[in-house]
Amino acid sequence: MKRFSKRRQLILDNLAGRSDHPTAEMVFSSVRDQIPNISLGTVYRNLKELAEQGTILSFSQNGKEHFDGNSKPHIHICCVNCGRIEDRPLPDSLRFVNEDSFLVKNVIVQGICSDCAKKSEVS
Amino acid sequence: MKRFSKRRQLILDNLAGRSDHPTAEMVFSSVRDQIPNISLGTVYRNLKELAEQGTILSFSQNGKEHFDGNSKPHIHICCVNCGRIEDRPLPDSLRFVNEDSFLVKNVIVQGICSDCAKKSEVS
DNA sequence: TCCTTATTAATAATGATTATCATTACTGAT
DNA sequence: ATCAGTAATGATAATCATTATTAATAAGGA
Repeated sequence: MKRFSKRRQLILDNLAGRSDHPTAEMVFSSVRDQIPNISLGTVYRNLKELAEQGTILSFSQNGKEHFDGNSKPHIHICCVNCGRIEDRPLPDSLRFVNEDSFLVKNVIVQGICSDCAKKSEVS
Repeated sequence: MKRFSKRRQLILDNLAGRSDHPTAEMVFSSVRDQIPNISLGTVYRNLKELAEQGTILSFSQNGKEHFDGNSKPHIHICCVNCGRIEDRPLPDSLRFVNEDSFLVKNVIVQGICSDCAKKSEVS
């Protein structure tokens, strides 16, 4: 029978309490403050399980998996230059997926943020 | 000075001539038919370079980087269950990014395709 | 308490990607 | 055409993130 262990709860709480989109390593170093002997493998295992059951969202960016405690489908805006990730609401316009009967779980928009665009302008 | 080598051209042509969204390994095994002694590292290096300069698109799915010879911003629908990836046009509605002055390069929509949804229905 | 089984820590193993480096192949000038 | 400089390559080692293994521990239920 599935148990809800102390560490799984801690990991879930940690995700819920932050607005960035941490990697497993980031969650690990954070929960370590509360349970110093927690293992990195435990963090990976639980994050994977939580993502598979839909309790949290996950997506990979820059070769690393990022996690989001907010499992409600929404948009992740990711700057491929500076790596910044921000949330945006899911617009109705993405109902196009209904035509495909495609059940949307998560949307990732890759591009260049305004700050990086400014910096790369030729002067 | 930047050169446009025979292998880079071959890799680019290979991408242009296929509608799937191959990984580096897939491109490698394909271009090998034409240049048998081409190295996997060469494929990785060129794909990375082409993606960085915006000639092709790239996004990671299931822990692997996928490439798309069509660099025009569009949507990639990815079923997280079966791994199928399909193209869709980018709707005007994604102009929301203009409010952020965010320059969209690529959009990835993760979810469950209709086939997988049917299969997982409890009967 | 005892038994069964989920969970864990520690660590080894895997798999994808990147770096290294000696060699090869362009390109432009002499 | 020869030469010098340098980009690109093949082969392979190294790296990094993630997953698997395994023996030990902990949590429920009988």
